[in-house]
Amino acid sequence: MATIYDIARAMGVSQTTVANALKGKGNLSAATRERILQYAKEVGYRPNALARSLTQRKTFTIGFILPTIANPFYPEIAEEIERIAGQHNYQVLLCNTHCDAKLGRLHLDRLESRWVDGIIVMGISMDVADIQDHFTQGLPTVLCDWQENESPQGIPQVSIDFYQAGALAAHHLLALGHRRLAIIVDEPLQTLRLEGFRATLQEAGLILSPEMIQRGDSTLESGYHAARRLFSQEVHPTAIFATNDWMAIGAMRATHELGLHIPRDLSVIGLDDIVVAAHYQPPLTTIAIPKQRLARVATELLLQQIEGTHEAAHPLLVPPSLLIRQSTSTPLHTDALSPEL
Amino acid sequence: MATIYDIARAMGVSQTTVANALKGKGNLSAATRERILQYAKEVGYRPNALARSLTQRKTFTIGFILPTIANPFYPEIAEEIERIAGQHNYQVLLCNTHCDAKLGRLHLDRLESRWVDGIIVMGISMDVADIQDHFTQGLPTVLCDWQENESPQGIPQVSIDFYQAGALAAHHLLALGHRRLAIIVDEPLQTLRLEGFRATLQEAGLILSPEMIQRGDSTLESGYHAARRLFSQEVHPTAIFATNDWMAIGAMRATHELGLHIPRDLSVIGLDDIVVAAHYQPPLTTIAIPKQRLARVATELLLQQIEGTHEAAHPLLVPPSLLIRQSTSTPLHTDALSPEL
DNA sequence: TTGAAAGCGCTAACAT
DNA sequence: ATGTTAGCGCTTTCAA
Repeated sequence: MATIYDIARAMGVSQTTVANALKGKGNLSAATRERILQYAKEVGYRPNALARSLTQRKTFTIGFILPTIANPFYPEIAEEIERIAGQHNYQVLLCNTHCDAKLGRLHLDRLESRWVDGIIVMGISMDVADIQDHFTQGLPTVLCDWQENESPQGIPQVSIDFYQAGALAAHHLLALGHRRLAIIVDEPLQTLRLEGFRATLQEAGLILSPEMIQRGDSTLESGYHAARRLFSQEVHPTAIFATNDWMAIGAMRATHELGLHIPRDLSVIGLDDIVVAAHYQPPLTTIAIPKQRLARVATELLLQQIEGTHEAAHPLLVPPSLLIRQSTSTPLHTDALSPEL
Repeated sequence: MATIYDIARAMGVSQTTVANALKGKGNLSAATRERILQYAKEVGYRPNALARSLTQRKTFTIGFILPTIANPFYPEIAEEIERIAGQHNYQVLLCNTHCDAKLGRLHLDRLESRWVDGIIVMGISMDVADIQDHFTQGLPTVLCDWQENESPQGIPQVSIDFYQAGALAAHHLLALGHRRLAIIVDEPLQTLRLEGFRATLQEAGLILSPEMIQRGDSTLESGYHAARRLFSQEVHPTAIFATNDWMAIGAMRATHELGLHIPRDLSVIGLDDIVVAAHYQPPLTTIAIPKQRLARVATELLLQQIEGTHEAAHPLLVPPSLLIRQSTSTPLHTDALSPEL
């Protein structure tokens, strides 16, 4: 692989001249510039990013730390981060921590050793204290979709507005005419969704009674069982908000098994908009998380930090949006009692 | 950030001594070693990977080039590649080409500039000629899951044995007692799957007649329409092999709409084992692609090349496996005519 | 308009 | 057991 020095020697000029010719700067005759450029192309000269980084103290690399890319929530985000970074000539190192603090530290160490220009940390993929350490020592950092109720001071951050997500779900169901609403929620991780939902009902004069709140653990199965519990009670809901799509699908399955029809007998709304949601029967109405948007904001925030054009650091919130499909509709008998099982 | 030189000066010794102390090699008194290690820890010394790479001509970085990580086929693979690479102290640069040859070239250029130790290229994410160029000039390369019928000479390669996948599907359905089999296939991309299927039927004395072969384009919708076409004919199949899960799900949907029950009236088998497959109703029997395995073999093959312990280069094939769920069973009336619609 | 020289942080061959 | 030196490929003063 030819170096600047090689070219200089072959052309009988100095390194400086070659460097200037290559980057189109500096003062030199058009003739020598042409000659050099020509030769450089011939030998397939390719600048050495390592050497450049060493002097420039800049690598055009960012680290993307996340629990695991195998979790379907992340790939779209990863794609968008890589895309935007690429537009600015940055490349992205993929770091799965599997939520192991030690592995997280190892990755962070490696990234520091490589002089990455910054990092984006998603989910609760690693120990905040470690991130804090590095951030304090000057590593540009963005926390993305960090744990709902935990917000480390000082580190720029962008998340989904989950409170509004809950509110949107409630608004949609209320607008359809539902009055007996239930929620399946993964507490205490997803409290904000519950709060947004509850508050919106309250504004409409409705109380979310404790038996209408069922816990799940974000899995399909937990949604299934939560729905069965709801239907085993005296009073049945006419609509269920599951705080993620997997649980919503589980709830739909339970509903089918009981011989009820969705959305005629029960409306179900989820949250996330995973791929399956659109292809399930019936296609699931859901509160969609704008993953691309989240990724874009996070990446831009990081690049701003890196390039020093960073402004305010108060946590940014990206709004979710309602995606109406076919699992919700007006209730059949708004005031009727629950159908017998 | 402290450097070796800084430490040497502070300790009143030479760089060499510090370097030796840090890497636990060379001859030096236990005393000075301790002293140096102690101090290094105090100031939080972290070796500079760039400088090291520059002298060693080794970056412990590999590039992972793929169409897009947003395609659900890749995340699990990416995770496994990163995991194995990590075990060997390598990090992974994520490069989505979106199947744009120009973008692919740009990525490859950047990777070369960074002196990555090698690359893994998946799918048909970029122009083979470009890969060939770099490979020929010494860049360790592995082609993974490359186009079925295209096999660039010389470049180490690992793929799925799709012929066997088709054979497995046929074996399973034959073993259940099916005799009227149909296939929905994305031709000519997936010819191997068709061939494996057809050949196995032939061994059993069955001919796959042209009307039992329906084209799809890998989407759910195309599977749906292909199934409708099959059912609009005189003779109905008792089992369908769709060469990917999305088409299988589309076929199942069409079957439901016609009032037929799966697997009682029709068996359906897919290929891939995407996440949805397990959660559909009924859970889809499928030929599972061992993504982890594929990723592991590819990564190990690359590391062997990099470390020079590379052996034979004939294309490796990873065998798929049959995953029996609930969309296949013995046919109701093996010899009966098709049920009326 | 062009060149010489120092330095980024590290490794390694060769002294002492 | 420790030190000197040169060099990886590039950028960046400062001179000519």
